[in-house]
Amino acid sequence: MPKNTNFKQVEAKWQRRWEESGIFDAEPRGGAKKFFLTVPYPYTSGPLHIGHGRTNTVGDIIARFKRLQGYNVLFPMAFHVTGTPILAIADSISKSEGEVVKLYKEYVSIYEGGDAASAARVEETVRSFTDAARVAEFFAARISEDFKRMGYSIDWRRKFNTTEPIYNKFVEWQFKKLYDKGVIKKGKYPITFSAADNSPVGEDDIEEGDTNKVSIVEQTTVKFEVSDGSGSYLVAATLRPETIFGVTNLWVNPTAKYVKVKVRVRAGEEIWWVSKEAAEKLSYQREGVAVLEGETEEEGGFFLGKVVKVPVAGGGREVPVLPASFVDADVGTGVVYSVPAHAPYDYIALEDLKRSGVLKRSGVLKRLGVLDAEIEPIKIIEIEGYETGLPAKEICERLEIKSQADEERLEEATQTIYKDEFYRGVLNEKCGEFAGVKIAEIKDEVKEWLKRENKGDVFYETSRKAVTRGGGKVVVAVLQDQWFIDYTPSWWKERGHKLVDGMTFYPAKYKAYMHEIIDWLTLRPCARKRGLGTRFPFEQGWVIESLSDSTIYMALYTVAHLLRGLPVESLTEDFFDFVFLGIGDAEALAKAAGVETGVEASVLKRVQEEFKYWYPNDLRHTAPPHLSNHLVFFLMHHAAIFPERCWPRAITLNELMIREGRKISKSKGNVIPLAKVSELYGVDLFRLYCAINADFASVVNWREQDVDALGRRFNAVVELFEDSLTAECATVERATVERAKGLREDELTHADRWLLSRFYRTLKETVERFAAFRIRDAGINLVFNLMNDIRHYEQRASVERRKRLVRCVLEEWLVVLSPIVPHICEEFWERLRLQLQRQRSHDSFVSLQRLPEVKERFIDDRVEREEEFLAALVADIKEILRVARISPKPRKIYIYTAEQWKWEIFKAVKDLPEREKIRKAVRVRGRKGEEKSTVDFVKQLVKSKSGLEYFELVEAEVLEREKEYLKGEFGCEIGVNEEHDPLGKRRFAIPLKPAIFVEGG
RNA sequence: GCGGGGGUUACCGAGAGGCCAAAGGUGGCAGACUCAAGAUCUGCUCCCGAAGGGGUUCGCAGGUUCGAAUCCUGCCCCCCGCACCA
Repeated sequence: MPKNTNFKQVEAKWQRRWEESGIFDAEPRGGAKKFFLTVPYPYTSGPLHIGHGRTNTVGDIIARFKRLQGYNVLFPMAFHVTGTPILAIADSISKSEGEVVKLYKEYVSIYEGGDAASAARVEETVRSFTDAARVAEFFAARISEDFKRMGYSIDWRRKFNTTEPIYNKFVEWQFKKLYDKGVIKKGKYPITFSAADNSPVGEDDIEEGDTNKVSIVEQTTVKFEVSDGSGSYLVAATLRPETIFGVTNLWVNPTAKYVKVKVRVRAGEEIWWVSKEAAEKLSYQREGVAVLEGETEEEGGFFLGKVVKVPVAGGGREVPVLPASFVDADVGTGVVYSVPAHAPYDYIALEDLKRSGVLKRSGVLKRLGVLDAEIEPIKIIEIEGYETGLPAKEICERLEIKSQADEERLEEATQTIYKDEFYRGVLNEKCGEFAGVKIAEIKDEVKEWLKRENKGDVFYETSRKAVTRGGGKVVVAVLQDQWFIDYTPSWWKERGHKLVDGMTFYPAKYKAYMHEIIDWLTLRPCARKRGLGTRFPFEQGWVIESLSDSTIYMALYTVAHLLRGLPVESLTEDFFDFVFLGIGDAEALAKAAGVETGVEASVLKRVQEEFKYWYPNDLRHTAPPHLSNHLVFFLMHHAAIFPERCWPRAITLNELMIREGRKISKSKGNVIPLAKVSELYGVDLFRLYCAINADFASVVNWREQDVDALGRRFNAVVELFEDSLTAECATVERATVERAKGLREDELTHADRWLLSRFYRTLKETVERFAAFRIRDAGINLVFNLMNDIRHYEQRASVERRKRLVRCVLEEWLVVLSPIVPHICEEFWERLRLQLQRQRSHDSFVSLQRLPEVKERFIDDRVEREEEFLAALVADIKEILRVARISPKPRKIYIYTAEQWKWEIFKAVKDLPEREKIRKAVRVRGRKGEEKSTVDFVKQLVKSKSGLEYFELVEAEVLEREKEYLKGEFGCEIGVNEEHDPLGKRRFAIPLKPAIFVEGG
């Protein structure tokens, strides 16, 4: 910890001052360029952690930098409440579900902990969470505190949440616009559903739904007519409809229960046999499904020995129904068709049967007229790599699978064969019109054909067995009248592409990616039956879904604080049309609205003006996972609703944050709440780490070790600042910026000039990098590189001189550094101001400064080259001392600079290819008898790395000037170009690389 | 499988034809300071070297080039999306 700076106090002090002074409250300003930056609002279901901190911090850094560039910056924030998760939390807490209650007690304790009464307060708060609105309210309030504590320069006056009336009105307006464009549509849609709750379920409702996602899998059902004259069908479900041509039998589980259901199909009604479980699922997926009561429930054994018709190839082929233990009545229809040539399960089950002799004894084969023969697999897919015959057989042998009880390896075999056959397999001649086509290309066609021929249908299954947190079974239901947004119209896609073309993406690769996403977009459900949010305006009972309601809300920021003063009833479609699209006339609108609400035309104009001032959204900053959902909707909805001048200008994306090399997640137990950052690390250090540890395209790895190391660096910077403010330093020179610079230029030593040159060069680069969003490079420059230069300078000059010189550039340094570590910069800015108040008055906030002018005249190549020359020389001497083991101290060091003729040759050959150098050199020197030394020199020159780059320098002069420094550095006498040269080293000197002779002690 | 990103000297991580034995950081070693520890500073940290040099390195194997960590070809491996599955 630096001597005179308490980070926590500094943070609190400046956060208070920023808030009191309202300097980040953005108002339209005539003349000023505006910059409107947004970062997606946080979801208020719980506390944010440091991972969320990265994106928001980077957003703030950009906002602050843009202010320094002179923009009038609007950086607003709001809170996302819409959707089911918060509702699910409230439900769980209402039901006193232990885990959820415990988790939320933990969450609340982050904020409410710390004293004796806290337990009771936490208890009470969590109890209030039975009301979803309280959950959102509580966390919205805490998150905004967190953000303030992170030093974010947000205009909080414009905050809102996504369930409040102004937002509802706004979203309603958006949907009306989309509806008018004809893209809001209705259709069928499968969802995960809980029968027990008679309600759709999302990730948050499902047990372990967050860690082990449940998705919806589309299976194909195939109907096999039972050959008993009943006209009923055994209905098998499959993920591989293309294998229908290779069916040899059906499988049922002999111990499972099967029922007859009446099913309405296109042609009328049919009787299906499926497992009891499947019958229930079907009832959620189709209309007109009825289980036939009474006599129809049978165990699987009922079917054994029966024969069914395969519905392809004319429908004539008959196959037996056989028992298999691997069939799960609760997966699919509980009936599986068997393709032993290509499905490892089927192959092994058949082998099991053959081995046990059941098959022969059952007599079923006899009935089929295949006396004594066994059932033979039918191979229908040709694939390289499975040469010996049957793929299923081959892989079972390869994996040494012996029976259907070996489920683990059977799974593996199934996976492998699926992938191989899907991508490389080709249907063979047994597959009729589909023969000769790759599975990957034909699968869907077979599926469609089965449906078309009324031989097959669709059945949805969950990707794994799942239950809700309440214990209810999760099944797939098909909503018959789901509302969608249809992104397929070509006018829309074209506008979307055009919008993207006109934008900047950083990293740039995401631009092409976004074009692709737009092409892929099709239908997107946009309303749900439950959850918090805006009522769907076109049908009762639906709520607008949470990604669909947060697409163009940036527009609302521009006017949210103004809308608050208006009656909600006045926020009509006409109102928003006027404000956002400039449709209509303020007076007329005021008159129409004014009758009931009294909103004056001048107010309407003011609202419209503010929108027009701030829009478009100049930059949206977020993380890549948003690209294929939120961001594409953000862009497409702008493309649909707004005129081109209101289209977003840029998107920047930073990767996520991990901790100690691992993903940050609740289940890993490695979450650090954002609220703890100040206490554990300090906010400025956190911000610096976010800025410096990785560029946008890379993951930030939060490693304690690295954080500590950076903390030490940061402390060193702060101490450096402190040092330069000490009284001595100030009195020595009265080192005001003006006068120090005016250390009259003739007073500046070479080292002084060097440091100033380094500083201004760095400053210039830093600003360029900042402007290109290369925040990491900018930060590294400002902290690491400058500190290294200063350390070097200190050794060249002195600590005292360093303090004075740093003092000269401190002000400018603070300004450019302030976007990253604003608190400490404000603090030193103020200390400077207090120190200098008699000579100069500063503005009170570094946050409100402009980027310093780069003093080009201090950027001096010559000075830097001289210093490099010197540093290389010092390094060479050290190397010699080390290798020659001259210690402790040499008696004297002799330095010999290159003779003039060498410089002449150097200059003459510098740009020539190596082959020509020698010839040219000999010609330039032009003296007989000197050829050998000339050639030796050129050879040396070619070998020497430092000599390669030509730069004119009067070496002896520099050395004379720096003699004292060299003496100090090596603690001995230094001789420059003296006669004494016992080992004849002089002749090895080349330009910029003097020869050296060290006389040992 | 498709798309994207990678594999660099103990670790993290820059570098994208010559100025590269390769920034910076971490860790390690030695020294300075200190009663001591910590912090800080200095030096070293691929191998050899009693003179600033030489040798071998940037996933593997080839190639282009006067010259390759950097460009090309093939291969192996890892990560992330998506798809496909279960």
